[in-house]
Amino acid sequence: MLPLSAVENLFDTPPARPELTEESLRKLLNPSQLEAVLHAPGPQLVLSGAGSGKTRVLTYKIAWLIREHGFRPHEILAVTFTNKAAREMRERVAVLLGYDASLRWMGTFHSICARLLRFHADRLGYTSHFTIYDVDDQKRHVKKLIQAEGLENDMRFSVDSIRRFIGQSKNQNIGPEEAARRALDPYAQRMAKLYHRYQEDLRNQDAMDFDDLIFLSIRLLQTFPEVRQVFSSSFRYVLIDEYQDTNKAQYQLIQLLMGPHRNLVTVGDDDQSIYGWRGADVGIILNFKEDFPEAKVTKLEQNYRSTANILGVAGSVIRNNRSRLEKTLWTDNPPGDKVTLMELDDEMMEAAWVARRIQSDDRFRPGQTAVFYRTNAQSRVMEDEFRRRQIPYLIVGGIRFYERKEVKDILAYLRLLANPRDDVAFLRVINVPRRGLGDKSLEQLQELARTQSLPLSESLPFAAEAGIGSGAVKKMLEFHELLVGLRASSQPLPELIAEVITRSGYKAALENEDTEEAMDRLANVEELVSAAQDFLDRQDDPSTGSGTNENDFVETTTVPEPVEGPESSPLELFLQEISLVSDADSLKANQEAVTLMTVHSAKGLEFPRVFVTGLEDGLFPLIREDDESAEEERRLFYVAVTRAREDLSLTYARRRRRYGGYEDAMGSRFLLEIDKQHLELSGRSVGANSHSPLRRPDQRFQRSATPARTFEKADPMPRYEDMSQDDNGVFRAGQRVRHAKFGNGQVVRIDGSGDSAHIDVIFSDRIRRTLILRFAKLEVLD
DNA sequence: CCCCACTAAATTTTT
DNA sequence: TTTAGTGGGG
Repeated sequence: MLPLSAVENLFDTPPARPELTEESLRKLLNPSQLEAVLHAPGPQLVLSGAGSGKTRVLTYKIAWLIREHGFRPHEILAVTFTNKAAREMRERVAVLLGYDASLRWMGTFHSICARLLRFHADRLGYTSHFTIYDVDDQKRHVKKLIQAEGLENDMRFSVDSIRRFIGQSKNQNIGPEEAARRALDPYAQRMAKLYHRYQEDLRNQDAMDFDDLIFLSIRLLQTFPEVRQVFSSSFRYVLIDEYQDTNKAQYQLIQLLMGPHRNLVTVGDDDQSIYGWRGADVGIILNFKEDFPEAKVTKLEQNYRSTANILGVAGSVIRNNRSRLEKTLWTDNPPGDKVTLMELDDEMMEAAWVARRIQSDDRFRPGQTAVFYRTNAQSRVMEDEFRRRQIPYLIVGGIRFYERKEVKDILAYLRLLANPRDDVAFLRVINVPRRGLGDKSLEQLQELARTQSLPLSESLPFAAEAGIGSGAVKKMLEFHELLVGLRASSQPLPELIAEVITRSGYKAALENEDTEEAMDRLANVEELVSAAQDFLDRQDDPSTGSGTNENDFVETTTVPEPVEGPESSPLELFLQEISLVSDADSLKANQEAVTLMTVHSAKGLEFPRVFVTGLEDGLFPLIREDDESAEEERRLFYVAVTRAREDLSLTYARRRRRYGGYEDAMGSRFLLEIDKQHLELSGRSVGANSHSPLRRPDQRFQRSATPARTFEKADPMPRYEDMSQDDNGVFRAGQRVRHAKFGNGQVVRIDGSGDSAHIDVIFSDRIRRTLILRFAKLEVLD
């Protein structure tokens, strides 16, 4: 990123225009890309196949709009799918322009809406300090609601069904009143009532859930035309990336923000629409031309990413989908190696094969490699194997840092400091660590809060007058003192967090546990302190584009002052940021680690070498009875495959452990659809005889009655000669290892091989233990 | 009020 | 296999 001094160029002659003349664009872009970049003004749809240079087009387009058409950065509204994408695009535009254009309105729908709402929250009955509830907070609150309504025993009103009702309503821009009007039966009426109360409670707590960010933004713009006017007239160009994953509410929001100019650029690929389950509607991209008959449609069909074989696999499968926009992806790239298809006995063999291949194929480094799976649960086996072999890896998704219990606990304290009305946060921490405040006294406190219409944290001082037992009152007052004391602290953010950790007693409680796990959690909690420090550093660093903006002073703007105005404290900004980050956002480019993630989080990424694992019918595609989304699963497969640049392996296991026992499986139906000329059928069986993956696709998972014990007998022959040889991995006598529970130790001997292998270890407590290697999850120390 | 032991359920995918 | 939720004893 450029130093701050580059900004001064704005006043003199603009910096030399790096690669930003029409002539240079001609050299850098293919004809379709060029067309997409140059078209302006007016509505436009860019259908961009996988790996066709979409990001390139978008960044050039934005730079071009600023440089050539004179749009101001703050007049451009650009929606990306992740914060990371926004960050990268911002950086790339800065490089093209030669200075850091402050693209303040570039981000995800959610982050843009959060910012928009902070300006005008008061109109909707919120303060600009409102809290954002994540799914977990939401669940906690719904649970309370169920209790308050006495619906604990009515299965029809489960936490999830209520959440679903509320979420679906919001995604269609249906508020509680309209939901009630639409309700035809008592069940729906009750749901609408719950929705109403939920919404009121959240407002009283000055909190919004994820869906509210979009829903309430729409409300705001619809209810207050003058607000809408301000925004829609100041956003003179609107760009939406990943348009295929837009839902109805987001679509409406776009309409409201767009204004009369109709300068709307949507970029997407219907074949990569994989978020139907969360309300995304492929129909929106398919209908674009009806909404905007005058729209310019450009197809980007040349793939620059993958070898021809990889693309052949992708193409032969996606071809089987019915509802698609006409589009043919092609490439000039060499054919490359054929795609490897590998059948393995079970998920552990699968992991071992992947790991081995990563180690043995030295054309690629671990850091150039990704392993994909359909469900997060599959990561564990892979992780265990990688740990055993000391292959560095990085897991994306699953339990994210900010979702860890201990981290969320401390965050709840912080939220409570920032927003005293955050009851969910209050209930989370009032007795964490244990303060001897149980259900009974808390129930009394909640009753008090209800009758006095006070937030829980503000009713603490009145506990004594509410007939609560004196012991409990004392503890409540102590807790109140704690909050007051922390709020009064004038420490910088990182120190404040450290203070929370100690003064709350959280640290002491963990230290008292004195287990390795507690130490891990303490480390996580303390990591939060450095996260806050990083956050502050980033705020001060102008190159990131957030924070204060360099060239604001050359703009006359109708857009109100940014949220980061005087009234948001660092604490609030910090909380806001982390409530909107996704895991993919924090994915650091680790040079040396294999990346493990779900296919969903792989969207938008690419890797030289890719493994797509767990390709079994029923798992990928994942089947549920009521599921009519087979096409979406196929698109998911397509996304997975098209992440690969040079080397692609597809694996599946004949049996896989699920819950307790094994389940038999067979190759994914998608494998049947692959054009065989692109495949290298690896392994003994594939294509040989009984175990072709290419079998009747109508068989589903069958539950196997086979207990795990007979597993070896069922399959005595190692499939791959080298597999069994080093199946015990790096373990040998004398090796130093670490066990999660027993700590460090030294291997004495190994007994047996494969899944039945036992390992004897003497641990630091001088006790010798025999462990089953397969379950011990030993970590190798060197 | 806290802790332990037992049972039941669980797996999509994420801003 | 793991985890969340419940009930009984301390």
